[in-house]
Amino acid sequence: MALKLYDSLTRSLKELTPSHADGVFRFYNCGPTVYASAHIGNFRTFIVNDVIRRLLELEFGTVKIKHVRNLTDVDDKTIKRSREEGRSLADVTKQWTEKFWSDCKVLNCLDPHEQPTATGHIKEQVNMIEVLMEKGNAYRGADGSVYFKIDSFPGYGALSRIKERELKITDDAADSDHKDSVSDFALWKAYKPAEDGDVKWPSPQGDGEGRPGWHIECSAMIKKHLGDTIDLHTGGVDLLFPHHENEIAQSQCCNGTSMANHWYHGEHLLVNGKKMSKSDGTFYTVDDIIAKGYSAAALRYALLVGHPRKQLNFTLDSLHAAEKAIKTLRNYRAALPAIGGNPEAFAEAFKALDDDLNTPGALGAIFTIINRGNEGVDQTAFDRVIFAFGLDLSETAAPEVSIPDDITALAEKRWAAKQSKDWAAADALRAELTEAGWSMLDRKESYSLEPLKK
RNA sequence: GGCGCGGUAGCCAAGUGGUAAGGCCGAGCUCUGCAAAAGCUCUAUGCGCCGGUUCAAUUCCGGCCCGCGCCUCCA
Repeated sequence: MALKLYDSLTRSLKELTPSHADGVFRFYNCGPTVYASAHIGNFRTFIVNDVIRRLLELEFGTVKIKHVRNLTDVDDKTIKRSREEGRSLADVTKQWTEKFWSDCKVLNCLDPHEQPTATGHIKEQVNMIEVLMEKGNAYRGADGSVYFKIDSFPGYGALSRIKERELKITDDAADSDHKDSVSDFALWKAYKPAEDGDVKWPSPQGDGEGRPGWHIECSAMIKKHLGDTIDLHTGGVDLLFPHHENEIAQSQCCNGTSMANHWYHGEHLLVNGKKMSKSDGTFYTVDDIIAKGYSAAALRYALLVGHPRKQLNFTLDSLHAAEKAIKTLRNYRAALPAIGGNPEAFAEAFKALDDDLNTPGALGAIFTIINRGNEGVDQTAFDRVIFAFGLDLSETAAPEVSIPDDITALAEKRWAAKQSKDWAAADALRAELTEAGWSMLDRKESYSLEPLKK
C-alpha cells in the first residue's frame, strides 16, 4: 500500500515516495506563529499532518522519515504582542511555543524531528537573501528593505495560478513606494524604531538593520534541515498564496532546483459556517474544549471526521458524536484478543487513508468492521489503524474531573439510601444530582460520577 | 472581478455510470429497583434546481440558485 495525496501544484493525486538516495522521506510542514494560543482550526491542519506523518512511518519505517515543522517567532504579530505587553519578544514567543507544544501533546501529535525557529536561523536567511541579491532576483528598496523581484522568476504563480498579485491600494501603499512593482514582496524588512523596538539584526550585505520577511524563514530552514529539494511540503490552504508561492520563488531562484516534489494543503475548519478567526473571536482553543468536559481524543476525532481537503463545520454536536464514537472504539478494543486475528483486518480503512487521506471513509470502514463483530480481529491489527489516526483510547486519556464535596456528599447519601432500598429517597437524590449537573452511574459494588456535558 | 471548493437523511459525513458507507440523535429490545453503562435491531425510493448524454446519473456534460475560502505576514 502506498499513500497517495493530492498535489496542489499538478492538481492530481500523486504517490508519496522518497526521492533521495538515502531513502529518507523529507517532509516539511508550515508551523504556527507563536504570539497567542493556537485554535482548533490551526490544530486541524497539524493533526492532519500528524496523520500523514504516521502513515509515512507505517509505510517507510520510523527512521526513514524526517519531519520538520517551523515556529514563526518573529513577525508583525509577535512583535506587536511583545510591545503591548512590555515583554521581550523571546519571552512572549517562548510562552506561546510552550503552550503550542503542550496542546500538541494533549492532542497526541508526534513531535516533528526538528522544530526550527525563525530567530534561530537569521544567518541562514540573510545568506539566502544575499544570494538572491547577487543573482539579480532581489533588490534593496529606498527604505532599506530588500524585496524579491517577481519579474525575475518566470515560474511565479504556478502553484496558486495567480500571474501577478492584483494591484490594490492597501494600507501597505507606503511600502509600495519603495518597490519596483507592487507585486514584489519583502525578503527583509528595514528596522523601524517606532514599531520594532529592540527586534533587529544586521541587514544583508551589512547594510543597516532589520528583520526577515515572513516567507524567507521557511526557505532557509528547509534548505538547512532538509536540503534543496524536499518530498512533501504542507500547510493550510491559506498559505497557498502568497506564502508558498513566495517560498518557491525564493528557493528555486537561490538553489536552482525544484523546491518540493509535492504540495499538500489542508482545508479550513469553520465555525457557524465561517472560517475560524481570531479577530472575530469565532474560535475555540484546545483548553476551551477540554473545559467543556470533552476528551482530547474526541476533539482529535471530531477534527478528522471530515475529509481533510474539504471545509469542515465544527459544532459541539460533532464533539458529542466523537465522544461516543471514541467510547465505542475503546469498548470494542477491550473485547478483542491481543493476537491471533487477521493482520489485514483493517485493509479497507488503510485503503481509504492511502487514497488521499480519506479519513471519513476510513472511519466508516472501521465501524463497518466493528459492526460485524470480533471475528478474525485482534488488538494488534486494531491498534495499527488507531495509531494511524493517532487516537489515544486509554481511559487515562479521559479528562480528570474533580468532584465537589457537596456532590460527593449527595452521592454518598443516595448510595446509602439505595443500600437500604429506600427507592424514593434514592430517586430524589438522583434528581438533585442531575439538577446539579452530575450523572451517577450505579455499579454492583460501587458507583461513579460523571459531569453532564455543558 | 480573478482563482478554487462545496451543496447527500433531524445533525455530521463517505461514495459509485447500475441503483445510497459510517458516526450522532431518535425508536424498539436485552439487562436493570430507577437511571445509566454495555450490547442487539430499525431509521434516505433519494443525493440543491433545470435541462442534456446514456439501456441506466446522486455519480458525466451544460445552465441556474445557494454557501464557503483565497486574492490582506491567517492553518
